[in-house]
Amino acid sequence: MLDIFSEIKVESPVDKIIRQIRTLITTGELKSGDKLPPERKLSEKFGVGRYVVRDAIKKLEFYGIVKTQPQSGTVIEGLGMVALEGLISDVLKIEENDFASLVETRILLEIESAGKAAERRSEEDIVILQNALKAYEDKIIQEGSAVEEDLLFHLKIAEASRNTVLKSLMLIITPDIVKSFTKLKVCNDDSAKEIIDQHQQILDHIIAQNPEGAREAMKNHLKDILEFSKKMK
Amino acid sequence: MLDIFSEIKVESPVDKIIRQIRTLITTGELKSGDKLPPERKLSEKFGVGRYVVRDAIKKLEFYGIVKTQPQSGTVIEGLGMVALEGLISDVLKIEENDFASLVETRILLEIESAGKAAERRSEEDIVILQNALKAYEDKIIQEGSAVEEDLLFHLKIAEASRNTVLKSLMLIITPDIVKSFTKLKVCNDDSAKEIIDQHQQILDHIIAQNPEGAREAMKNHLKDILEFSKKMK
DNA sequence: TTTCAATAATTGGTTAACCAAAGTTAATTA
DNA sequence: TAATTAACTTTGGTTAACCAATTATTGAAA
Repeated sequence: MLDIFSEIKVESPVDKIIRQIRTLITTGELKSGDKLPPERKLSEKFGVGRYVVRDAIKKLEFYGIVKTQPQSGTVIEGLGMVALEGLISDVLKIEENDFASLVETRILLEIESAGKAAERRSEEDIVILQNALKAYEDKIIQEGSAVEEDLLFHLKIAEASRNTVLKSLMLIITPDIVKSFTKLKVCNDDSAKEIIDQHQQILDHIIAQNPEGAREAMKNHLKDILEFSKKMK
Repeated sequence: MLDIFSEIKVESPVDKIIRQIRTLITTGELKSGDKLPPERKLSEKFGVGRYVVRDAIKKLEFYGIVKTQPQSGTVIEGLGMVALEGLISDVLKIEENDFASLVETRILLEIESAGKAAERRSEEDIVILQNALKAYEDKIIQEGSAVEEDLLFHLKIAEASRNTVLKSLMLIITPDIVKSFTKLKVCNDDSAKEIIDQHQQILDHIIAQNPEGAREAMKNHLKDILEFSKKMK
């Protein structure tokens, strides 16, 4: 009986503002390099408090669409109007990422990280990675599980890859990975010993500066997770 | 003479708050699942306006560290304390990505996108991609250059890959790519015809559902950019 | 006529007060 | 005694007013 009711659309005021600004840009009234009208004018025009406008602008700035300079104004510096059309609407719901995509992408980034780390690692990186691995072992012995330490080891590999963007992207998806893991209990504890071995192998290849070996070891390490994610379907 | 002066660190109040909250978490006073003190108490404790605290919390929410529920409170739901230690400080300066890393990572994502798109594209995707390619050609004929339309074609490929995370990451780095391109004038116009041909080849492989072909075509397409980025050094 | 300085207006940043919803407590009733 | 409800407190959300820095304007002096 309740089926006759459809979910009401509760579009937040902030999203409304973003949508309106997007419209202004797509219609050509605002183009890259232009200064955005002052916040007061916008709030007046939109019939909403200045705070909400500020919020929307902050969100746009977060994604690099606009840049606001204190006591000066807000300028559009992101994509041109064409790309913006479909972009922001997607950016608004960037969080609804499915688990399969997450794992698939993570594997892609991880393998690349391992390969590049093997090519570019410094002596200092080796020490850092060894410490990270040891921290993981200790935590496992103490508490039996160590999701954060596990991820931390992987992040350190990304760091050793000397690719700042790669590392940034890893950082971005890491929270989602942790969330999925703890929610789905992917890591069953009895495989902890095996994971440590795999980590050690990856590290060995990185130390030996063997990119292909590191990539294969990482691929093997993440294979189980990939299998698991496919079964989730 | 001026060298004796070092740049003053103008740490914004927001960053200060984030740093303090991080400290609270790392020292164990706040752990995952805990409710954050109310904004009023925090602002009082930090000796700063509630607005600034709100701002910091919003930023943390963006990165998925905390989750705020209206009229209820803000809870910590992100990573555990260990990973957080080094995370936020890095996340704060996520934008200082160098061009070489950007290109390297872009190529990685693009090749994967092309391959997956060839595997998973629907009939509808084909139409969308053909339209995107045509829009690019038209813009080239009209104005001689079309950075946005170029990127838009690539984004549509990412969309056809049916990997939401992959697409999200592409969206995240796209603004930086555009910025770098327009700043460095990577695309010299005389190669427009060649680019169209390469795009067409990628599309052909996607239509033919030939992943390896698509990957190779994409790799070839981006090779020039990679060369350029290496010369930048 | 041009240049420069002082002042007025405009800008984003910040604060304090107010609002509605959620949670809590206590009193009243079955 | 237990359950329910009503009032009260606390919560984040929003608005309006205020602040300091910047920019535009205007007028005077060279």
